[in-house]
Amino acid sequence: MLSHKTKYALKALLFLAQQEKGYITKTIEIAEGATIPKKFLEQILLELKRGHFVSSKQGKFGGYYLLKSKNEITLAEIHRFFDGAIALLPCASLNFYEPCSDCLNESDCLLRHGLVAIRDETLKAMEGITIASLEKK
Amino acid sequence: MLSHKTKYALKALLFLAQQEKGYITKTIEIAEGATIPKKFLEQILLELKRGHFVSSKQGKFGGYYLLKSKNEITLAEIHRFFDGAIALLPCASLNFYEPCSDCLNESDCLLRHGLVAIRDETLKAMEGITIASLEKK
DNA sequence: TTTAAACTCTACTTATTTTATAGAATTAAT
DNA sequence: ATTAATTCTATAAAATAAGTAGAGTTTAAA
Repeated sequence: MLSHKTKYALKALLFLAQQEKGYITKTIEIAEGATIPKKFLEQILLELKRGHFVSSKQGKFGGYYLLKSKNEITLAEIHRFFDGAIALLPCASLNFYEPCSDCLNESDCLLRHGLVAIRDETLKAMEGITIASLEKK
Repeated sequence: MLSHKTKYALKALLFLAQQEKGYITKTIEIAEGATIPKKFLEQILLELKRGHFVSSKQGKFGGYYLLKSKNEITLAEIHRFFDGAIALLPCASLNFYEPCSDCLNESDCLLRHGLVAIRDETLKAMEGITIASLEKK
């Protein structure tokens, strides 16, 4: 499951994607337009900025705008950025690999192989979903 | 990600599946054989029993054994039993559907459609993984 | 140069969930 | 009776998630 944070991030990115090109959107507009708690959204937008998904203009009349193209922001990417691994266990993860402490010998683990297969399927599907593809209903 | 509980449940089911047909396995054997904290495993086995995945024999020389065929226990089923929805949000779930409180009008939600597509893919993959298929490496 | 309106940052709080652990009760075989 | 196992209820400790508070900084414009 996605955390609320990830859901809010996706909604915020979608909201930004729907604004006129060049328009700078205030946090409060996103919060109200997408029904996201404003103070929580502030944190999320800062993280999205640090992740180079969006950029901002500070000061009066400041706000946020998409930095990456909406065709290039995938669900897989946002999931990993906020919620981490897409795989069902860390030992089956590409980007967040960690051995299980209860696994005596990973090559003997019967679970891992199946989970790697699931990860491959899920990842392929999640890489196919972009902010732009979501926007097109 | 799977919770430890779900991971342990899968390991326990795999362990039971690997025993001789008719053999009754003690909790301590599973705990030691699959590296699972024994008291935690006790709870998990009770839940698996209530879910009719395993059955037990009480008293001296008691223990657990598979009730359902290992070909019929899927990853999807165990995931749902312990961790709940397979979908990334409750609004995209078949078995654990709930509307989002921050969603004013679900039919207008741009996120949901994409997440339903992901769920379909993931579910199909997870229904293809059984205890028996895991056992065959 | 002051003021207003926005982003930025750090810390904190609160609630929930997860991951166990403890110990008494029950059951069944010897 | 005794032993060895499951069963049940309660509790605890730790981690994570979700959200809030408030001060600081930046920018535009009056």
